[in-house]
Amino acid sequence: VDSELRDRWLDLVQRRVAGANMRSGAVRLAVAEWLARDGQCLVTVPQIVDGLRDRRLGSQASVYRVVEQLFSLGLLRRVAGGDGIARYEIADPQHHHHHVVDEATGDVVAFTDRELEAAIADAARRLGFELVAHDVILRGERLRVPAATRAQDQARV
Amino acid sequence: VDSELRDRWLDLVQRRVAGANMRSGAVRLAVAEWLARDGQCLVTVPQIVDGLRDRRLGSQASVYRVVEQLFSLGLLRRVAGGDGIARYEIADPQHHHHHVVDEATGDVVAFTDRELEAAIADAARRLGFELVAHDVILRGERLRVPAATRAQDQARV
DNA sequence: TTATATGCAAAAGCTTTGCATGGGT
DNA sequence: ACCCATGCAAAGCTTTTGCATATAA
Repeated sequence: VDSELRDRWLDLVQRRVAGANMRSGAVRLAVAEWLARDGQCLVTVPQIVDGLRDRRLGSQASVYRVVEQLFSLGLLRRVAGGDGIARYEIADPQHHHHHVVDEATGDVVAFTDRELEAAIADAARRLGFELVAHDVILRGERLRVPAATRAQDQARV
Repeated sequence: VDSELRDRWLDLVQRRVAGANMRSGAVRLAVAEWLARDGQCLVTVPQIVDGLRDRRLGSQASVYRVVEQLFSLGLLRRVAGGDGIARYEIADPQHHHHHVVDEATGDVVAFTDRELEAAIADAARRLGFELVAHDVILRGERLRVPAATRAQDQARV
């Protein structure tokens, strides 16, 4: 858990919620806190509901509503896993990251890569699009001896 | 509709199905033919079911089963649309393509880009993964005057 | 004949919605 | 007071599964 990111994101949530004439609410706060801690990479709404079950708050309906609100405010990224279930993660304005899925184990590794970002920006420019978001998912199998790892940031999730 | 791709893919389906000790079936044939024509870019299973409704064949269950079979045989790509609904398109062994979604209109444009492919291959190598698949979705808004379009292949879908 | 393919119907899981209640400002 | 936030329950939609029947080989 990246505690710096967590705190930065919670601050952002507070500011954006305040700036959208929404009132503070117990469920939204609980969902935001849970996501700041456990939603740094690809969680489903049912997982959030489970995570809040012990607190005796956060009905299914409210959690879906809160997640939709946070997404609309640009505070969450929604990346579909390919299995027909929507997955969310907190959106960090300072860092993009993408995902590589180990087909053998199902493990998800998050990574950032400057060259990939540049290639995406170039492609969008060539296509005549102003880019507002982009998702990349790689699928493969982990090699025994990785080539020299130059990706800037790499973390098992 | 790319009729060359359509025929090439239908041939491939026939060969792979034959090579997997599966028997020929009316629904699988109808689904494959529909996909070869209308599934060159991102369709959902309910759309396939609708498309076959007039033929009086292709129950929901059978279509889901056939699509899963084709996917398992590597004949379909499954790309999540971000909304929690699985989308499929025929997998062409000769060409990858990716998608850019116009956030303003919802239009999907398919494109291929050699530099992007190279950047993805590089990133996978650095991460120590042998790549078996990759999905890229860009989201943005179309500019009035596109910069010189250098993407190799570009088609509205 | 035998395993696969299909249809029907029900069930399971994710997501949304209507309505009444609770709570922030 | 007003109106947003929440819970509950029901409904909607996508997807899976059980079981009986039909069909290819």
